[in-house]
Amino acid sequence: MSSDQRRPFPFDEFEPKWQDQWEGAQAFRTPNPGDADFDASKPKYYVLDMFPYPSGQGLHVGHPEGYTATDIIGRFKKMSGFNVLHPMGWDAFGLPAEQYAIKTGQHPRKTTEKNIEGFRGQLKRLGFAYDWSREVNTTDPGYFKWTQWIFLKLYNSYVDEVTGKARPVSELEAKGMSREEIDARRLAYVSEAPVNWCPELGTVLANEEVVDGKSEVGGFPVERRPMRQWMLRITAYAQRLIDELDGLDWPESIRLLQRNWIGRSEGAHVTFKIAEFEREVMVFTTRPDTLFGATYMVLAPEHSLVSEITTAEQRGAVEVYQRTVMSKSDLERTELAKEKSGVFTGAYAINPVNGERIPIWIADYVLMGYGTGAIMAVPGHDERDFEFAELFKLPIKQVVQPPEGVKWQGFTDDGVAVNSGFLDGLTTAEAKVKMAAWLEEKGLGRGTVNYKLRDWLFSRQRYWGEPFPIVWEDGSHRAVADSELPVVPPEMEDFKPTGTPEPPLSKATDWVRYSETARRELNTMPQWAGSCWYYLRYCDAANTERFVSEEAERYWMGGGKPGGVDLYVGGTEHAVLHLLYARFWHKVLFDLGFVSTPEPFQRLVNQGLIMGEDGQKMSKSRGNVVNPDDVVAEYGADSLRLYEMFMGPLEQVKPWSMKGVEGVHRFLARVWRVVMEQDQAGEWVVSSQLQDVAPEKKLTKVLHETIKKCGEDIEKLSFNTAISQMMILTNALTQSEVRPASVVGIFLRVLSPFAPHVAEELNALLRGVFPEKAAAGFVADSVWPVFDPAALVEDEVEIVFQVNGKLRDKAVVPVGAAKEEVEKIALASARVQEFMEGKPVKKIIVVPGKLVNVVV
RNA sequence: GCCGAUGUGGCGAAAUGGUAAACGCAGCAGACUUAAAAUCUGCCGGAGAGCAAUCUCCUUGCCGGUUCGAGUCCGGCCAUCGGCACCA
Repeated sequence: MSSDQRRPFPFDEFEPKWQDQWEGAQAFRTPNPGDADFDASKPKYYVLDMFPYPSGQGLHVGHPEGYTATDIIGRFKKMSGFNVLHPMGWDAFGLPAEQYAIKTGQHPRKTTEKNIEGFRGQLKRLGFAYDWSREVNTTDPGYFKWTQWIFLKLYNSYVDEVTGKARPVSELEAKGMSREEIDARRLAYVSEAPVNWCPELGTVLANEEVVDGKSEVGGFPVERRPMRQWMLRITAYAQRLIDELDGLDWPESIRLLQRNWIGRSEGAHVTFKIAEFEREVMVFTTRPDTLFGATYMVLAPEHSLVSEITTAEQRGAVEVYQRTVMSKSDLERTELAKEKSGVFTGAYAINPVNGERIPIWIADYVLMGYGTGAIMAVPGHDERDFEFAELFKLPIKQVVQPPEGVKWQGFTDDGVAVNSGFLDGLTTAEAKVKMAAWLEEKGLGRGTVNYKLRDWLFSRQRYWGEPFPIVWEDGSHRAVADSELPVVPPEMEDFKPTGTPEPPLSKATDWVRYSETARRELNTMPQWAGSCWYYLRYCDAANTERFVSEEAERYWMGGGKPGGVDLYVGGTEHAVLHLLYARFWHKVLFDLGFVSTPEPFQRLVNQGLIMGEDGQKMSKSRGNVVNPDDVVAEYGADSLRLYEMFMGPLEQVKPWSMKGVEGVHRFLARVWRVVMEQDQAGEWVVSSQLQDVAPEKKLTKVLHETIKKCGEDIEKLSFNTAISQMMILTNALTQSEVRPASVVGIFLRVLSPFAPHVAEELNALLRGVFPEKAAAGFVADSVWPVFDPAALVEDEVEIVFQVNGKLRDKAVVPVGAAKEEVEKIALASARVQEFMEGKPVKKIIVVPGKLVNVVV
């Protein structure tokens, strides 16, 4: 069946053949600085794919979309004289791997190895020009040794307030700071705060992993509960993570996503005294100008002051409310809670601007994790406060005058201050400044900046992850020595979650016992840890002495731009997860002098999702999933690659079409038949139409247009239009009686980044008959052709004649004809005369080589 | 609610402010064939006029503006998709 005569060209024979030859010749091995065959005179180009999580399902058609795009770029850059780094690896730790292992009753190492083998085989079958000698696997002890090492860099660093840069904590020790003070400043620290606990998954999750109150993986409910967890102080980098986006070539949408996630807002801290108590409470507000309108205060139910200030009469109600809130999941507390709720504490605060006593309430619409967990409520000019005040009949006061005809109740935009003492008459912007100054002067508050971004919850109660290189003794933690890395997880028969917050590693009692008095940390790192730095490891994947050698890092990640990787292609789903985490780690390593750029990824491109043939998202339940293996078996790897690039713009969401695959497959068959024909016996032989002749001018022009357009379009990642142009050239060749071998030879080089197998095969066959006209070795090693601008110039051009902007006539004139000359021809045109209707000419616009527009 | 992206033939799409629909899919017709498939060639947005070649008008989600000229630039609206969402 596979050698069926009907197959329009024998891709199933030559595709695996060339894959073997590339591998045998190590055609895509990239030498590193210091290697004997390294050519330092060439510029570098680092093109990176988001490495896959090797699931049991195998590749889906979304993977080859981005991978083909980077492969085309990488092959093109190689042919254009660059040292190209284009590696691949496996993001293999994490929840899904462990769940799959539990489900199939195998050890995750076994299933992971099997899945990786499957993925690697599938990728090789697509002919990607990866340097497989640099393959990385996040679950390999040789790899995660360095993940743990970087964690210890975080653990042993703090952010200097003056410079905003990470420094070793040894500097704090030198200053004589206490152990507690130092622990409170580490970039990796232990916290007891309430965290996202997912009972179903048996682990805690980061904020970024919780969507609508449910776990991103599996969609299980998530609750808040206080637990002792490792946190990474990403908030210390909030401002730099916003500011340093500016130097990057990233899609504006992704930069906005990150900015919004970090959520900077400017405002002020204001201190309120609590009546009858020697206590104060600080609130954060973005509207200090409305302080005169604060008629009550709300604390988060978890706020530490609540129990202290609640009066005896209110205590019962307050405690009931606190318990209800505690038991609610995030989903219930946000998504489902349309109605405001809350309880009066019985206590009062003093508004510092006017001395008014305002009641203190607790309500779950105030979140403990943002600002200070306490707000001044200005119901006149805040929607939420307004709704709450209406419900509980609290006073609502106007302090901002809206524009004419707009109701002031609930008006939240900028206006003019009223009923606000010394602020009256000022615009909102002016009033904010004046109030902040007033507060500062009186020692009651000051202007401040707040971020929505929270610190990164970094520990998981799972088996299949990097163990922390930390031990505990006498209630305090310390790092293990670098020489003890990697800390390898223990061999365990039973690695299932315990169903409680107790991590599964607790069951490995021998492993846990570090010494007579010390115990190992039982948590593991989240999946994101390994992907935070894998792009660095590729630069020097086999190094056992260092996470990456200085020389290799400088060469591949350097280059004078803020970001080191020249092009990074992947899905948009990592916008606030991996892409934020990796930037954070990279900045820490940069501050500490371990990497040479402040940002990891210079140019980022998100490929669009591929939908099913029905226009719906591909899913097993819908039955619209396309398996790339089936496509490769029926049409070949080149057809799959080419189709995915021809579907439409890379970044766009687009539906699959099997008919479309057949279309590009037919195109490749046409290319094949440009070079080959069948003899009497039905064997493929080089076509007799191929001849060693000089091409006609017209064909030469199409060829050079193709070289030019394909080169430019590859740089722009506009692969669909590049392929269109190759189709135009192929159609021209098909229609020529005589096909110049030189044209075909050059065309195969242009085609090769897109459809490398058929290009290699045809080049080898061409070489057999016209050795001078074909690339000598692999086409993949040949040089990208240079187009001749002279070949693009025509003797004559068609000029369009318009009357009042409407097309009326055309004429062919010599290139470079004088303006006056062309004008004369246009006016002489009978059709132009007809549409001028004898009216006088007001103006004539001549665009050289394009058109004449007569305005009457 | 806020933010972002996208709206062009039957479909995927293409068009530095200058001939809208390149290229492909589907469809139609012809050639080859006993026949079919494959292949090759031609046609292929809508309305109208003409026997015909051909010609006229309309057409890039909707309304308006700038311009000699707008799918493209500006303003307003509508729809679809994606993200965020009690963040004070």
